[in-house]
Amino acid sequence: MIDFKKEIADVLSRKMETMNEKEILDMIEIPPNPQMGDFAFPCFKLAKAFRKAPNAIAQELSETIGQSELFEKIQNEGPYLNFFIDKRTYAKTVIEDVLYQGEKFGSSQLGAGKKVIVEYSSPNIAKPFHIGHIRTTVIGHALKKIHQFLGYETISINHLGDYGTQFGKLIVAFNNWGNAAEVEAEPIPALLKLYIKFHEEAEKNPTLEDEARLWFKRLEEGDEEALKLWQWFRDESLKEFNRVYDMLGIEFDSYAGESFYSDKMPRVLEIMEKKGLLKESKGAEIVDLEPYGMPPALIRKSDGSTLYITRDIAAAIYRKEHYDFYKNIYVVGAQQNLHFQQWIKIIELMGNAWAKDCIHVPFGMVALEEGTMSTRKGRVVFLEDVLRKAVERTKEIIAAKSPNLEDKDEIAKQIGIGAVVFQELSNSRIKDYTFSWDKTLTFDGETGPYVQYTHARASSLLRKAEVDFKEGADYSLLSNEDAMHLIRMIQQFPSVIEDAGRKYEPSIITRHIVDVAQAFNKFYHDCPIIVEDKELQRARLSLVYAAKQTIQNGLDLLGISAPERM
RNA sequence: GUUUCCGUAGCUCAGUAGGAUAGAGCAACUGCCUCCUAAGCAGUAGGCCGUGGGUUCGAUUCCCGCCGGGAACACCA
Repeated sequence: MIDFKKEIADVLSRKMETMNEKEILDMIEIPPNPQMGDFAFPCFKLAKAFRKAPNAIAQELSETIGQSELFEKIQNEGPYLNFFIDKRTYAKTVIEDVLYQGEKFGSSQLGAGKKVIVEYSSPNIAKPFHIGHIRTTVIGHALKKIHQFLGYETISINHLGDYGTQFGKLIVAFNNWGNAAEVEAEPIPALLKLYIKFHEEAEKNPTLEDEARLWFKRLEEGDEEALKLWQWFRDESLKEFNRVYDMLGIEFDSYAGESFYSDKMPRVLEIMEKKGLLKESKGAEIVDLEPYGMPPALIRKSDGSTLYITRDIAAAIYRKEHYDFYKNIYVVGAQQNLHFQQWIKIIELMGNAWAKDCIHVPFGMVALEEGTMSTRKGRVVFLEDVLRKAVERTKEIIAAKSPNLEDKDEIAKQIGIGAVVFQELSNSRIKDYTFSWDKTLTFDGETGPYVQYTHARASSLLRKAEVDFKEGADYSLLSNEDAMHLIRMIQQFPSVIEDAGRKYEPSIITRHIVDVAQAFNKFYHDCPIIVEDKELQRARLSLVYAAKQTIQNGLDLLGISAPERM
């Protein structure tokens, strides 16, 4: 595809020898209104160097740049130099690019030869998979797909919370009040009940906490009874998690959780020791981070056992040695900002220059209308319930609107689950939000079903096509504003993907495919596609195809299906 | 208390590596299915971009203060 920005930068750089093409390229922007042009070059920054008013510079440039086939016109408006791309060229370039690339449209080789680790989801064993887990799960999955699309090799890791004092608690609870049959029958609810019970009892009897710590220490030392229970809890929990992952269409390359690193800790402690990082404090060992404006990091408890942070350090070192990553990305809630700052700093202090390649991608909290979610208090909304209800709701709508649809159940699944995922990926990661059934089950406006519906509409048109639109369309027939607006949206898709990757922000893609869908629906509404005039039909269908493919590629990156009918 | 994030239309949110008139969706009101899927399209209404300074030719965007809200801050993860 012709890179319009680059062409413009090329033209401009020949006129201004003091600036290199890269600088110019970065200055080129898209005007707020298409009537102002397709691309704009603001001249403010040149004022000093040229000792002239920006307006005058823009005017001079507009007069000296010769016409070419690429541009319909180049004109200045105040301090801006506005470029109008020849409409036929614009349409042809964009549509043919999509035709040629298909499912690859928007992809790049930016990350070729580089390996990126994405850690996400990471639920705690023996605890329910609730609505609070959806963010890390779907954001992480999207980031993995985005990086793949940008040419990176990716490794997805589900860093299971399968270790820690919580297992001591569970063992204590199971031994005191547990019942094997109950756990076999309904593992997570039974284990959750035990967990809640433990906390209730521990409030009355604090020695239970010590007992739990002792059991965890035994587990760390390889005690047989502890290990057996732990393995059992883990297996049963994973079965349940996989049910949700199946619904979401998510798989991981590795399930190496916290326990995986349990034997890699001593070496890490040794290095820290050697570097003189460890300090004794109140019987425990810490790293003093005061010089870096952070509270101290507790590395080893007074009873000798390790903590979360030690395991994260060990995990990062292991991953560097094992995968030699270009980037090591963690999709973990913003509550853990300090934790990440601390351990990444410690990695750096241990002498690892790659510490800067460990990237925490934080996101905001999910609350319920009745308050913060709390597993201990049993105040949770299960993710599986949310997904199931969304599918049920979709079935009702299909029954009302498309009673003759084939494969109703499969499509309802695609739409219902897609709606939940889409909503999750529509807002900036960092914002907190309150879960609401109402909002989750609404399918109008800027929602997943809206975008999927648009895709289905486009697909329907392509099925009805009476001409071969894949070749030789007369793109000058697409010069009306509705068509051009849609073409511009499609043109922006590749740079949107890059932006989303650079910012670790899938919502940029979500937002953009809504824009594409809106532009398509307007075009659809105003311009009949299957018309008598076969040349016009061919041209319009080619644009329908490009829009459909763009939406499909966008949805795919978000981990959402694009049904052909609905 | 310290650190950190957030504050844009009634509600939910875009927009900001400084740039032209701040945009959607929902809710409200009004139109459009003898016409390719109305899960749609169009229109009306709705804004001191929390607030006060500063930097700049230019600030919703950057810096500082204040107000309001969230989160984190040693033997949990």
